[in-house]
Amino acid sequence: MRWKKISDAVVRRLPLYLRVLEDAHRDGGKDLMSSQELGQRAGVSPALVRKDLAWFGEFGKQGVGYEVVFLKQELRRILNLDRVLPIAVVGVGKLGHALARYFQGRFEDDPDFNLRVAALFDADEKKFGVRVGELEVRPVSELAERARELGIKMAIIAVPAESAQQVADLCVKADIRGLLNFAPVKLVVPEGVRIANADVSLELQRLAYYLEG
Amino acid sequence: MRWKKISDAVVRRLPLYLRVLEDAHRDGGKDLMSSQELGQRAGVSPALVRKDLAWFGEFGKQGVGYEVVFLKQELRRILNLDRVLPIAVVGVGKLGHALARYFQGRFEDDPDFNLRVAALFDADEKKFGVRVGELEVRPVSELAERARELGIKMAIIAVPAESAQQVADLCVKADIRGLLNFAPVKLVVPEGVRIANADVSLELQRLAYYLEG
DNA sequence: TAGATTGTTAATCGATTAACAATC
DNA sequence: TAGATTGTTAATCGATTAACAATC
Repeated sequence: MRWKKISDAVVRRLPLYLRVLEDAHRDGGKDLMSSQELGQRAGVSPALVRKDLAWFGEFGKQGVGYEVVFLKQELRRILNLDRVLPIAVVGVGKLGHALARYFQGRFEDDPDFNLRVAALFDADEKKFGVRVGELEVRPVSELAERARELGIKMAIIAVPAESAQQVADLCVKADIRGLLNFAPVKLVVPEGVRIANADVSLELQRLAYYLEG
Repeated sequence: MRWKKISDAVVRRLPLYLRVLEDAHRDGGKDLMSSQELGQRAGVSPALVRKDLAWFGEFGKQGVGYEVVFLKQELRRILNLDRVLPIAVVGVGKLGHALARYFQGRFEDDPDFNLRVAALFDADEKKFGVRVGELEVRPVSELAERARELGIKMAIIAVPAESAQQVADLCVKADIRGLLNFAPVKLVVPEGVRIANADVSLELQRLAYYLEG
């Protein structure tokens, strides 16, 4: 499925579709959904929904639409979310702590939510051993070892700007393949490692543009 | 300047350029920067840097480049960041708390950083009066009144998914024009109100696609 | 002046939309 | 069967890149 290069524009809409289907499933009722409705709820045109899905297979039935449960499972499979995905949080300050707790809560609400914070790391020894739910903060020096043990392939970087690149380097060494970066810096990583930036200041600064006044 | 519709693709690069210039200025040395270097540091092609900036005026000198301090000020002006921009945080759970503290710290580090968290709101009366730095959590029912008093035009929504739309509606009533939404829901707002989504789960789910394994 | 780099136009590339035959 | 909606191709739209004259 992955031999043909699928554009990132497409990939970033898949989780959106997945959420719509999950919501529809949870709220019960609908077994079927048309590209029309799926698009409406995801904020995307029906044609684009069909085109996006068609990259991965033929999931619909003409004249009928898409089976909610089936398409949901397919999307989970495509997104590698059909099994538990352990994640590391590096940097357990206020933000890292909040994120760890958020995902713990999210899992309690919905056991099918397969993103799981599985390890916490910090550089500050005063934090070592601090508990967040079931987890204990470990020294960041143990990252590679523990990531290997736990099969961790993604990490959330919630450290200060000054140490973010260092942490990214450690993650790369630990064979982590996806980084969600909250620090306000452009990380440099080798090919094959994906970065998503969650830079709150940048987003607010962008919004500020539209205030005009 | 704003009569010609400038694409969002352009606008979201401006804060990136601004950051590069601020970093360069802080680290001293360079008074001038070429589109080449600016692009390099921002992760954008030099041609695109020039084209983006050209939408707003002629800021460079042929054969020389852009004056760092001058372009920085111009970008701040364009982004409405040349004056303090008060922001509300709605929902002071772990995440809201962390974000409020983050921006307080950011301001202490750099007094020129003009995004300022100026008010905190929550629906839970157990939180009323709780202090975060200089600020006290207020009932969300006071949002409109206080937003008006303080001139707040942007808000960070850090409430549970179930109440996010309600909060967004309140913000709209309070004449807030920009929303940074951390809740995993698609908010519906009238024309003229901008939304930026900071949906951590969605970003991680997108990253998961690239794990292939 | 000679060299460098901007601002801008034309060319290219990629993503979205429109349209419709296939078919459930 | 008739009506509806998919999967897919062609048309459109928009964003990025290439190229270069203008000029510091």
